[in-house]
Amino acid sequence: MKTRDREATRQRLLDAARTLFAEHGYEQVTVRMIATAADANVALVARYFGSKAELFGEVVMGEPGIRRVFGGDPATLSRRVAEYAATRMHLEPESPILRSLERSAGHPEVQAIIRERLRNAIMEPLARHLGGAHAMERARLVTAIFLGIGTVRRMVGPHVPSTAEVDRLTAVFEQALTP
Amino acid sequence: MKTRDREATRQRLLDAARTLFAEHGYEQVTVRMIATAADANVALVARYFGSKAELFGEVVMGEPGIRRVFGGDPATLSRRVAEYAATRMHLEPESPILRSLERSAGHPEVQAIIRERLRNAIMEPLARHLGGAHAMERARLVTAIFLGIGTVRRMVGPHVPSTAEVDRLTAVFEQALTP
DNA sequence: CAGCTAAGTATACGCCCGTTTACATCCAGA
DNA sequence: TCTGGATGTAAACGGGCGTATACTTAGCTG
Repeated sequence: MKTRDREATRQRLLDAARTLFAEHGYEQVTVRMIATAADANVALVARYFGSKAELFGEVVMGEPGIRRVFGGDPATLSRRVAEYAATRMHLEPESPILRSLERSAGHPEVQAIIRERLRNAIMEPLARHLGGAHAMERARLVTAIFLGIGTVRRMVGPHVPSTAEVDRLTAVFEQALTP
Repeated sequence: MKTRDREATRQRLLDAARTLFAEHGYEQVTVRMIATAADANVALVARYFGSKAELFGEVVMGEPGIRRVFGGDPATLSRRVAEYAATRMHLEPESPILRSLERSAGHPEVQAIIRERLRNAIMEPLARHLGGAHAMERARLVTAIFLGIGTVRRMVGPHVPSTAEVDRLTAVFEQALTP
């Protein structure tokens, strides 16, 4: 028998929600799916998180930022960003936060959460790391290209980029990052 | 009294659907909203189009391509594309097809329609117009940047680009368009 | 070991969705 | 003018959703 442990159950729900939201987006995931995946009862979602939207908020807020990719030596940033973006052409993004965000936009009840998180956890840190003139505008543009690549992959299917394409992408990001 | 005219009613439904889908995306629009906006009865959506998904398909298929922007002299294409993209930073895209597509992705029942339309009405014509090596890859990248900019505008709000930003965007598209 | 509290469960509620059905109304052709 | 098929309407159906409620049960505490 499963032992009763509020914290553990809460965590299972959170983990299941993170996975599912990332994979299918906010609206496609039902609280019943989450509960089943977490091997918990549906009512516990409401009990522990208040509502589905709040659970989503907690998932998204709990994700680490994207420092791992965007951090590091600014000199080679374009190339690293380009390579990371290139993998986005044929693979789901590693970062659950990006997945969740790009798949859940447009839903009124979580739009505010998404907006806040995209600004505070991605664009703002990136802008700070970039520095220089128009840092925020550049960060915004880089973010846009990232999300767009993900959208296109999702829409028309994966695409394995050639070396030449990664080069082109690098050049694109260099231009996007130019102050 | 409203005269009975199957074609006219069908057209009103189609127009209402086009507007609403473009504005709110597939899932946010209900058939009741469409019927009300068209001043018609809900049941007629099913009667005239079969289903909501098929109505969406007809809307998207009926949209003109994006030749108006992407057509014209290839020499100045980057600049024109950049300027068009720049307006996307603070304005809804003029093209209803792009609006509908970028707002309705991820819904299983219309994914196939979207995929087909994005390929055949946007990326393919653009690739043909671009010509040169890796035309499809370049078209894909340009499309991605377009969609990404729209996504970011929708997520974090509109942003009026400066002249310098349009220049940067131009440079970005030049790189994206480079064979 | 009894009992109470916290954890978990089963179920139902109310809502909105897309779709279907049964019916009302209009109007062209006889 | 009568009538039957086309057009439009109202209402309901069935299902899924998020959420709320009443209940059961496990496990600690005295």
